[in-house]
Amino acid sequence: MKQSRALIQTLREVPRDADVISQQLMMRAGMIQKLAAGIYNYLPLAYRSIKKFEGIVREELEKDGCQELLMPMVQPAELWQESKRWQFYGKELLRFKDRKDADFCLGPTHEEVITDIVRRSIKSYKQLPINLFQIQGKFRDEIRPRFGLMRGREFIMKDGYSFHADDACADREYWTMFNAYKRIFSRLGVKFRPVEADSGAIGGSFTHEFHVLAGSGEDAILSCDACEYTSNSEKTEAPCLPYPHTGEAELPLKPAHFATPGIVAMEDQARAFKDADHDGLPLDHASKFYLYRATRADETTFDVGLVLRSDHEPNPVKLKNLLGVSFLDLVPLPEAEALSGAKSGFIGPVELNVPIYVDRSLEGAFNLTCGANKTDFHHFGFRPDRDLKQFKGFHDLRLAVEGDLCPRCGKGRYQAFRGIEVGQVFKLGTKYSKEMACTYLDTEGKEAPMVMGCYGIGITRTVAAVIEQNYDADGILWPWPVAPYHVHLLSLDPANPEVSAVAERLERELEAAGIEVLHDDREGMSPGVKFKDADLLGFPLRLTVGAKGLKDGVVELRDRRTKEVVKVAPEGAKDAVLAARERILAELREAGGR
RNA sequence: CGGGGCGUGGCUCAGCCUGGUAGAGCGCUCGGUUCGGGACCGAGAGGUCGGAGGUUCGAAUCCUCUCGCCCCGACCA
Repeated sequence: MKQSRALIQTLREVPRDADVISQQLMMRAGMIQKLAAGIYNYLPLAYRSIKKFEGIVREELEKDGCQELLMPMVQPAELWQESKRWQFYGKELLRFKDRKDADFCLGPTHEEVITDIVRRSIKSYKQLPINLFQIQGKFRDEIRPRFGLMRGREFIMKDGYSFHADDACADREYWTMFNAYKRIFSRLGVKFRPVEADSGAIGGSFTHEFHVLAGSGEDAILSCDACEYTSNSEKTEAPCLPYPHTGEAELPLKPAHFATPGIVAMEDQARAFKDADHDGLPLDHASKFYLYRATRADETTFDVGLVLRSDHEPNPVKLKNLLGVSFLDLVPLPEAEALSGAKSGFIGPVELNVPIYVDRSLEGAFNLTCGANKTDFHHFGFRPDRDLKQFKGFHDLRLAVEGDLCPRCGKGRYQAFRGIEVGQVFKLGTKYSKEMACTYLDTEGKEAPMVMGCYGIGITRTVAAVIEQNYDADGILWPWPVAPYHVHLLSLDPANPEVSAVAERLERELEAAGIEVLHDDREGMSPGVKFKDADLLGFPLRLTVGAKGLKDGVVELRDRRTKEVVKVAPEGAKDAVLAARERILAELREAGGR
């Protein structure tokens, strides 16, 4: 491809509203343009990478017998009403009416449509299992689209769905897909981790997320340094260690024992308690208390309390799952203060008549402090399982952090990573098949709902994530398998007949050898501009043809990532490129994704 | 949703406070000199200053409304 004919408009400056590195580089490299908030044009260069990644996804899924189809982006409301998601899927579902005033939506996902397809086509256990997928545009009207392609409103996604006669079969398919995903991301050439994740409100089944590791990732991942346990910090099990009492005697509750005027922050509390008439109360004798409002599926609400060690952070996702509710939010401060009768900072669990859950790291703890529900006072001698009106037990309710002892193996410690969620495998169970009567006849002629799984990969997000993980000060560092082109061939002076003749010949030779070449044949451009553009676009190899080199009988092959340069005779350039490709791909296989 | 910020040639921005009829750099076009890390000289094209209304002799600038875009959002129960 001649660059003089290509739609590649590079920008020297960073566009004003690009805030993450992948978005900045993709916009500067002329790969994407923003059309509206969270909506982008994928220009030829970006689309080449997208198609390459789609190709990898297709190949690997087809190896496991998945079949590709394509469902409409516009979906009728009836299906969504049937699954009840018309009411429960929030404003992210973009709804609209057609000319006949019938309700439709833009598909943010396709469970309803695929279930409808399968229930109309499949009647017998003999036709199961089946695994169908599509690669398609999705629309989710995000509250706040951001980070370029990472959280857009319109994006390309691979979504796959499997249907099974029984649980065991669905479980096998889950692990088949799990392994397919590992192959896919390994081939992509990025560092990634499959992590255990929270399954959310969709159902009690299990799920893994696939994360591309990148410092800019939105998700915190904790991984044990001794065993395989890796999980999203939303769900990571926190270790339960004995409470660090040092042989002190257990006291009865001493209400409003400490006068703590104006002291709210935990650090200040510790200091205040220490200065009070008590010898050296450690910080972790302080407890903290959170008041949450839980919303059930039927939209009724109730309040619950959570008690934690002062140096721990709450994990609302764990509490939400324990309660089995749809939403969990903090009670607005004015309401919490009204309920307590004390100002923020002095609200405590003891007097409140709401169900109170206590983090298990406080099991066996006593002589704690807590807010007295009386402004400027704290209780002392608090013991959760003794002093609460509605004690609901000790549970794992805190956020695990880096350095925590791994509860799975008891040996390793958690290491923290940032990750970008690019894929998820999910065992759905029978939620949709039951709601939508997607049933089959089993071997005994009895009707039963199919067991389902669903498997997604954010195609466009993955391409952005690749860049988040692979760039330097000068531009992108494309992994070979998804680079828009493999070789950037630079004619430093195409007006020079010798230079252009050699460059033209190399372009043809390389393309004939299956190498994808972008030939910068633009005239009147100084070499500096071409080098800068090549670095920015970041194809794995750069092949420079200039009058100066030709005088010495050489062209120059440079590895974008290592910056290593080899000079070869023009006749040897093709073989040098092929050798470099082998080396790069071998390194990729060795890295194996981890 | 709440809070904050920004909309001025294709891109990045200045001008706005203190109204006087729009600028710079990059990019683009033409001519010339250059030609191994974003070259130089000269000549050009290109903007009803997001939109509507108002104040004024006069509005990019002041006021009101509106649309769009960007950022932040509960160490406290």
